Amino acid sequence: MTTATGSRTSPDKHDARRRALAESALRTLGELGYTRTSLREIAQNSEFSHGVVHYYFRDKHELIVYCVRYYKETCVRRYDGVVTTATTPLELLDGFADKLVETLVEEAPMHRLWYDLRSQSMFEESLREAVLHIDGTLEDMVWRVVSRYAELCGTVPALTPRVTYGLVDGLFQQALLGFLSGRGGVLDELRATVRGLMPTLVRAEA
Amino acid sequence: MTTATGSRTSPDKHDARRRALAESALRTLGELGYTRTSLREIAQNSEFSHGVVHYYFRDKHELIVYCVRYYKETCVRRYDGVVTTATTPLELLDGFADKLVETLVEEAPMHRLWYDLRSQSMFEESLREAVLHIDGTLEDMVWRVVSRYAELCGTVPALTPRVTYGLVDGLFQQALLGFLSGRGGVLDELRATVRGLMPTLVRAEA
DNA sequence: GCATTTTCTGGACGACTGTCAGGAATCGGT
DNA sequence: ACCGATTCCTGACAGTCGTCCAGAAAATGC
Repeated sequence: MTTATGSRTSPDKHDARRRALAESALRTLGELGYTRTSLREIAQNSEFSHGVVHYYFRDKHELIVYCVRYYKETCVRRYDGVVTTATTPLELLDGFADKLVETLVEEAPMHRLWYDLRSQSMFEESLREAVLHIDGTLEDMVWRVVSRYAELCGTVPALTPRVTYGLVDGLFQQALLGFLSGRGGVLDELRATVRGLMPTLVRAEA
Repeated sequence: MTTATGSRTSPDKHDARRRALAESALRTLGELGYTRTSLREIAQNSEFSHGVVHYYFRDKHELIVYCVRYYKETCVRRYDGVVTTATTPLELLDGFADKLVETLVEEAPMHRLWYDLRSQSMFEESLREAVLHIDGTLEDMVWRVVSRYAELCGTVPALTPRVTYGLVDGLFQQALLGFLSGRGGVLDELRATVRGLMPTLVRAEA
């Protein structure tokens, strides 16, 4: 108790445990959603017991916020590669649209979980801070893409970051619901729409 | 039992009761959201007992879908007045933007309930049919506005109904979250954004 | 008035929830 | 090898949920 850390095991171990738990929990959450997921269900789909969840996280609330934060942390870097490597507007456009469609398909459960959480935050004020923060990082993510696209076009974005994000997010959410509903052609439609929309998000070239 | 109707009381009475129950339930649902609202809570905030809810609705699922359907039925006619009375593009533009902001403020609980339900439908397939149908009516609603606006401009819409709705809905949802979070300036921003966006939703005049 | 149907009440049931006290396992220091 | 402290986990608790139901109350037709 006299050591600086105050504990025998390193805090790294503790954090690693939290991350492992979060990763397992994310699978269940993505499958069942915010409310239908119980701590027991999370524990059952993992190697841990349901009590240990409460040992590492104060309550269900903290666990879920941690999970989504953890996921989105890597999520917002998804387009950084395309942004830095693209040398022409079209290249960036295709890369962005493709990756958008790709993540929609491959990580659909994660995305619907995010929208679920954001909807819940409209009712539960305790969720709002985390949601608004994540929303901000997503806004930045989109902004990096659009402003780089504008740069490659030799112009500047036409709208504010907020509005730009709002538009793209609306389309993405719509496509996600369509995809989950098994509606055909949704993916190509999203790709085409984004490609068509992007030029209108930047100022007309001089 | 030999009559054509098969019952003594008219089915109108039955439907009227369902509507009354739905209206009461909507208040609670708008306040607490889909999952945190229990049938007991709904009953408590009404003049009925919690058993009568199950008498008029098979289960919670049917009640909530009925409620949101019932609300959206009147919701989708909100802009019809503006659409028919406006004689200039600007008039329609202002009328639409104003009404959009008005309903966001005055019926915020209803709107967040709708987004809640739509998010839930990404997980529960049983909700999907109702959600997709409502989404379609909202798409039509937006389309009526935009195509009339195009007409007044002497042109035609530039995008598909789906995409047009996706864009507007994304902005609205973003503004709703901002409004509920107490972020200032959200209303004026929405109004200004819609006014600026609308011209880009129709083809440039010849 | 009675008989029948509709409407409503409020309690009971089983399943499930988040939570946590207290025991088991593990570990570092000696 | 042993002990006390720390870490981890199990079982049980109190509460809530949707649902169902037996029967009271009210409405209706004759």
